[in-house]
Amino acid sequence: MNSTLHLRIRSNIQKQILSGSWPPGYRIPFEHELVARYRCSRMTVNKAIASLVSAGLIVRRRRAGSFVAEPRVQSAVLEIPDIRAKIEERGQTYSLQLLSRRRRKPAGRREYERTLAAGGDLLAVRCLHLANGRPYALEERLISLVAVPEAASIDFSLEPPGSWLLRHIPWTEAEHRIRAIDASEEEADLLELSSHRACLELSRRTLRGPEHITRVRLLFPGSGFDLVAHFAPLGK
Amino acid sequence: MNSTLHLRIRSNIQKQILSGSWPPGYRIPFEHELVARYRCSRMTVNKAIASLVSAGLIVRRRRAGSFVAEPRVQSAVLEIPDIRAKIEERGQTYSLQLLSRRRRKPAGRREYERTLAAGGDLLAVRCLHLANGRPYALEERLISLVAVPEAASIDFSLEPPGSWLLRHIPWTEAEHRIRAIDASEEEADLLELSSHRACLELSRRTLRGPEHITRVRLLFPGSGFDLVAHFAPLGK
DNA sequence: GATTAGACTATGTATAGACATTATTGCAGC
DNA sequence: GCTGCAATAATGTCTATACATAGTCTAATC
Repeated sequence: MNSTLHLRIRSNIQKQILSGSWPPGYRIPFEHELVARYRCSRMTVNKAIASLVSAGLIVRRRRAGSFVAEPRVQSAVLEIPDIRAKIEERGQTYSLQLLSRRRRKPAGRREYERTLAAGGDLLAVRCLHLANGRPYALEERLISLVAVPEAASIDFSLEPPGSWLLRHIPWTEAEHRIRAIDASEEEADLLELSSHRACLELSRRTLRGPEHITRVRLLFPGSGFDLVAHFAPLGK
Repeated sequence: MNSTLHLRIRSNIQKQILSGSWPPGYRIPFEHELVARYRCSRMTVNKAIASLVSAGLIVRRRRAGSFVAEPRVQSAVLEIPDIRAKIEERGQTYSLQLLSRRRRKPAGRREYERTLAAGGDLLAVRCLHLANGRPYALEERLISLVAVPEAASIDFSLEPPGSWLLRHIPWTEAEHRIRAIDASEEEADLLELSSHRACLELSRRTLRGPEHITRVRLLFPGSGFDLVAHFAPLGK
């Protein structure tokens, strides 16, 4: 059993829920009942329940009590790997090939480019991530020079723009989209794909508060790449 | 500004971190300093910091102090949609076509089938999810009849096995793998794909404690399907 | 100089009480 | 029966205090 009292209380409650003894909608014992049961103070019980609330297992309603939450929409924590780290952890050597890098105005037709640019210029970077000299992923990135003026003076031929941004620019929000697509002729060529053209496309836009920072599209050959997502109701 | 004191303290600290004023590794003020600053009790400050710890923004070391966490590996919360709900929310009609359903022993060569079966039989279900009568996803599922004996008597031609399991079996852990693959001849045929064969493959295995419950492989035509993942350091 | 023992101190856990907030419940009056 | 008000009860927030625990730092020792 766990070491501290509030963790013990939490895990006892959690067991009831996960075993199905306390189904969704079930009213768990009131704080004062748990206080009596465990002979502890209300704050301790409160702490235990609060952590189950933040884990999404319990919802609380004043005056009414605390209830087992309805099963949530399936969700999972997706690890989006740092490409360089992932390659090196497999014992391969990472290298980067800068394909193009130019400063330009947003394309008028593209709504999202204008939003990202916020009245200023964009930095468009295209590069290829290589593992042991073989193509691993194709990156197309747009950076707002309004949000990140420093980027204008960085030459991204050594450090990939993603890593540089992560190290220098704090961000508050990111949205990812994951699709499967067939690589275009040119993309297949760059990624050295022959017959199998299925690729995993990961697009991400990153915000700092209301401000758009960057937008990236990463193309991974389907055969060589997995995303792993993991879900457990509570940490540990 | 927020209503309650500990939320106000939390959001002030969070601002310092997200704006970059307090970079990773920075030692934030000690609890007793914050107590003096906000003229409140230590428990209140503690609650504020504890919530930043559970959000991963701060790490604490006894005797040394509390520090801004190193930027984590990029991670995001991935919503794994209930297929039926997703289709219906787009205003399309959902239907299900049961392709096969049989009870069998695990295939000896497949390690994971033996693990899943746990000495008993498996229920193998194959079905097609349709939106407005057109193929939307192909599902191949194995259910452990040791873990879920009730499943043996369910005919999955009305309710898809995923929804049924979600409603009846509590689970504790799930692991997902996402890849892009080319559909096989037969799969392309079932999904009515012509030229573009790129598909998103989602595999999931679900556990209840140490017990394996089910394993599923979902194949989505690449063009018609997106997974969206979202990340923000703190809820709201 | 390197190692170890002990003092120090910030965090970790827990208590017992207080008052605030709010949704429910039940009662009184229409 | 319906409406509205007041009593009630459960959670939400906060305080002041206490002791435990475990890294860190210093200083004494080898």
